[in-house]
Amino acid sequence: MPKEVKDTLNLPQTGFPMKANLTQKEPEMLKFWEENKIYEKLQNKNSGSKHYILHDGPPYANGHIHIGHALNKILKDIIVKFKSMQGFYSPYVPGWDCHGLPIELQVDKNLGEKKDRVDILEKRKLCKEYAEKFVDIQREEFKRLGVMGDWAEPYLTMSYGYEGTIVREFSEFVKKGYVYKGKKPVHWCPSCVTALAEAEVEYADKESPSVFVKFEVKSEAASGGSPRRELKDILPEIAGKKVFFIIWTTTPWTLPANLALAFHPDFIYVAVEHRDEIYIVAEGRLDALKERIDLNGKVLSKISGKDIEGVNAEHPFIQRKSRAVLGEFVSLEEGTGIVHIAPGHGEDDYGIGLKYGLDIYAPVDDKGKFTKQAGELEGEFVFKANAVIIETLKNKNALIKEEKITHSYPHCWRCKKPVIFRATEQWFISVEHNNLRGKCLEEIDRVNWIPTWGRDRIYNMVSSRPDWCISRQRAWGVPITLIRCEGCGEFVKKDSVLDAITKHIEENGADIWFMKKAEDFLPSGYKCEKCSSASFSKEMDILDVWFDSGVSHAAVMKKNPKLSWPADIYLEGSDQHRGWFQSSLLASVGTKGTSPYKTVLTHGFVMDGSGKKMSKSLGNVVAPQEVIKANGAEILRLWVSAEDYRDDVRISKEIIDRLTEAYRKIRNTARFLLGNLSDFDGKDYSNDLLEIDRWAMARLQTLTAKITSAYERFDFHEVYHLLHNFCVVDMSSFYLDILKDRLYTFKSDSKERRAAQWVLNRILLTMTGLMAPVISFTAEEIWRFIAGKKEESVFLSPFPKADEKYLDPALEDKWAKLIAIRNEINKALEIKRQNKFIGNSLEAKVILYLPEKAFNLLNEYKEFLPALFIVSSAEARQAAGKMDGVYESEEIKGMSVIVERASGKKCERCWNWSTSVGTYSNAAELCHRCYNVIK
RNA sequence: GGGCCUAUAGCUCAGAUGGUUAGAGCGCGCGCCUGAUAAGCGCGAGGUCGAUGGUUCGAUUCCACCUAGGCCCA
Repeated sequence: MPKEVKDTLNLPQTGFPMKANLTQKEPEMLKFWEENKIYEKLQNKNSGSKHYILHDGPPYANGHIHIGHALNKILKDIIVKFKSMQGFYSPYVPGWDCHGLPIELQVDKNLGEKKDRVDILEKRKLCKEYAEKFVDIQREEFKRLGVMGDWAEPYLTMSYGYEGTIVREFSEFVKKGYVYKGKKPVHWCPSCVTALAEAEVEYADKESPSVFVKFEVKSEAASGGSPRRELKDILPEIAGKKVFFIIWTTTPWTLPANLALAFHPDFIYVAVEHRDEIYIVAEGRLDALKERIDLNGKVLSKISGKDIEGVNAEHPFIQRKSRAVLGEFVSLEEGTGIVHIAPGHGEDDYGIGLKYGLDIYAPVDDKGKFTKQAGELEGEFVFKANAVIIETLKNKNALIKEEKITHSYPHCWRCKKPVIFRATEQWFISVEHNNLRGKCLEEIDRVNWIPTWGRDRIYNMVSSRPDWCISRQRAWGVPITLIRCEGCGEFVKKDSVLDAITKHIEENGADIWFMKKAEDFLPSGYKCEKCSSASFSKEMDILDVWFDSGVSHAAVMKKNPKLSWPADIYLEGSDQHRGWFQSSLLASVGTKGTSPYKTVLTHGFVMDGSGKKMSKSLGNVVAPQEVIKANGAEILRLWVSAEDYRDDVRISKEIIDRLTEAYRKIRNTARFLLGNLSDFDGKDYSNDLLEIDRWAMARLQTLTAKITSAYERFDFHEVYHLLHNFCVVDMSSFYLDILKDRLYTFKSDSKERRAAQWVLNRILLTMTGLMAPVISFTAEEIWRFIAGKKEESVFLSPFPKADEKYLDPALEDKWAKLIAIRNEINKALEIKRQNKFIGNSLEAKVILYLPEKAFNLLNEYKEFLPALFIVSSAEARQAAGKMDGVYESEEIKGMSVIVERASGKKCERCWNWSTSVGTYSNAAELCHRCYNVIK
């Protein structure tokens, strides 16, 4: 008999599997989206609507994607899907950054010894193939994450059209007068033989010599020079003695290029006796130097830094004067408070060189060897020359102390070798010309920065950044398409010539620059307008890749007819405040006057479980491919939404395990809903709702409103928490648990059961839509099981809207009180359960003693109380003073609970205990209620 | 060294214009159920709110400094 009784119940039925099996299912879902062109249909559907353009920052086409790429692309995908479901026209055109040193070096590595013999066009071809290979690899990896977009038509910075735009934008800068060629010390890698962008330099510890060097202060009269400032005039105490300025440096090899000594204008300098000589150092360094260089002599006199300006010293081993100059950058952190200045070998040095009109002197060639100008040192590699120079200093009695020091020093990002600062001929975009810097700063204040501190970060950077060095002495990139007159050295900057070159590149790609002669880019018979020479040469430097990606706003947003300008949002890691956000801003403001983006959202970096950065050496790297293999891309997507990306985010096995649990809960909640809707007829039962059903509907609307707002604020971790809490708290442990009795035991087509199903259906549809931007695979999988849905994909359905008809804060408040009472009953029941007095709560009958307010509230629900508390019988009474042996609530003052065994017998069908069980001769095991259902 | 940022239970996150025992979910522990079952339900234990000073009647919340961590720069 029991079996037959069970057959009369309406138990959940669904083919929707409990086990997600994501690793296997996800590829099937991807195939479904691709074959059925869901992304394309979504675009068509929204084609007439308001645009919401997220412009993709191009990842570098080298290597497999790492976890940071996954974070970035999934965040973008969540936004694009949310906006699209909301009805915005929001196409996503992904792109790749294809030119640049890393690829070229990889190709060089593959070429081995042949690298220097191979033709530039051949090398460029190999670079192109290399980039194409990784574009394909990364494209598949990005698609595997469930990211929707124009994957068939991405933008590549190496496509002809894009290269053409780079040249056109560069020409714009030339025409507007921003571009100049100058000598300037730049980071230079002697090993890679190239200038490096700031972004291409890494800091690492290096051991360097640390030397204190004497520069003798000599009287000018002896050399017969013009009347100059004489130290002995200022400091009469030192007359007749040998006086030295003392400097400290960790780069002795820059001493041959020394042209000056810098003093801080506000520091006090002291003349100290040292044996029979006098040393001059900053007063603030005296204590440290006493120990360091044994400077213990008597302080003879003091002088302000600004009074030393103009005094000349003698270079320790070259026949040359070294001038005393002033610099605010001089610090008392280390050294002597006097800084050796080589304008060709340092940034501050360069600045001061310009100010004092010093030569930007750098007698070092592109391989890091001294040139003829350096005399005896010619041919010596700079770092090796350190030893030679130290020896020379010793011989000249100019060396005070020599030590080794390990300090943070710039290294080449590719070859990892130490780099040098070296003045070279480079191309620059001036940030002062046309007030570019000022305009950028103004634009920064018009942009919405998320988080808000992004504004301060980029503002400070732009405020202090130097001119943009845009040239590179390399092969794999877009050439600086300028033509130089061999006669006078002037560059041809005529608009018509620049435009013709742009056209050439647009049609044939940048390779054409390397195939043809300079004259081929000029009108036939062209002669230099200045000197009438007919002999020309091409500039052979290429452009910084940051210029490539910086003009994506023009190459993609302006040119792709699907897109529009400016972008609504740029979204990248916070390192891009210096990188792409800045190069894009400069590139756009320089030529168009305004920012290319309205909003810039940044995320942090992915750290390991303890917040440390990932590195191969630490062995704490988490690869997205492995998470996908073990848990599925869906878990990665859930992870992205669960973490607060404003700060750095963490990933670890525990985090993934927790999320997998959370995922199961969400999935099972959906499964339960589906199971109980298998026989739903789809009709409207909204007029038959019980109050608890209206409560559930109210909660659902609140959830919808909160989640929508969270998406709009880009607070995706709130989406995750809200959704999960709704499943756990409101649904699983409360509403659905209570509903089981109605769903299972009531007549299948009863109004009460249908009303519940109607609500469940609404919950399922809404939840599925709400989760879709984040857990897309699962949302789509659920969607397939939903009966009577209209759209073939959840992404073609509109994003859920809160139905105001069901919003009911008063009802929610009222039920919050009921739930609080229910929680107290659970505590009382638990005590009895632990005592083995009851097992299942249906074995219990509860009698509640309540304070007046609570009593009045419960009195409204007399008939519903057993269902609400999931007990067989419940009765509320007015509190009647203190009683012994009953549960007294701590949370609700004056509430106590008596738990008794339910009277009667257990109904074999609904499991409730009732005195009516056994009263039916033809169905002795049933209660009154069940008897009436199945009679 | 400079700019910007972060630090609340094992994990992911809330929170307070400064004011009673700092919240949620997960995990964990102990049970119940076996009609969501590689599920479901209940109860419970976990936090000197990174450290130290200061302002205040009162600070985890404001300020300073420090420590740890991150991005960018030198």
